[in-house]
Amino acid sequence: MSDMDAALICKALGDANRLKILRLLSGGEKCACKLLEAFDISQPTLSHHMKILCDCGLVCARREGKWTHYSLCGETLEAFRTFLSGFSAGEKEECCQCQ
Amino acid sequence: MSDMDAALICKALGDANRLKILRLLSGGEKCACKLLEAFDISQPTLSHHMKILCDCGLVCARREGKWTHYSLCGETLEAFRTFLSGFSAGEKEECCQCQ
DNA sequence: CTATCACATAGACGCTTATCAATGTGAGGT
DNA sequence: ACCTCACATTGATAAGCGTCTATGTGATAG
Repeated sequence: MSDMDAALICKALGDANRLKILRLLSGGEKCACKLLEAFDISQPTLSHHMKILCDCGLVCARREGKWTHYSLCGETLEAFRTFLSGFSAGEKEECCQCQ
Repeated sequence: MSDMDAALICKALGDANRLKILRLLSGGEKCACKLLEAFDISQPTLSHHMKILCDCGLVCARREGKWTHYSLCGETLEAFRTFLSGFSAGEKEECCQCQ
């Protein structure tokens, strides 16, 4: 996963509403109308958030007739966790004249 | 970790420059002047990014004379990874009339 | 074909954010 | 005391983001 992909995912996660959406989808696949019930936002706003979550790969959309079903993408989540594992607090390094 | 804490961390991570800073700090503690060399941004801009990274707990600052040394906070990183583990792709649920 | 339903898109508005130049601050050095 | 160095803060500006209303689209029902 590239830095650009990761930054996209981070931006997608950096909103309380979208975190709540992910939590709801953790319970399993849900359609947009069910998600909308859990929020005080308008339908276009939810649609906007879903687009962001889908564009970064965290969520998958499945059309079925009039309805759109959304679900978490476990692969992307796992890849992102792996990406984060690349960061780790290391040892002190010599730096400047202060050493 | 609360949703608000997590959203703060996500927002902090949602910038390519700050991701690069974290990668640099993965190599160990570094002072601001060393970090600045790796970027094409001004010193106030770097200071701004460091503040965001410190405020969300991902990075710790250590003053030593004129210099400020920054390092990754492993505890916060680990807590964030744990937070992400709370999300997982579940099973399909009944939803709407389409089932 | 027309109407309705579920969702997406477009455009507008206010708020936040990234960035810079200018200035402030606090520690050392002379 | 004064200056310099390393970094923080301030104020301004442009870009981005979340939200809304209004409208478009594509599928289903009558």
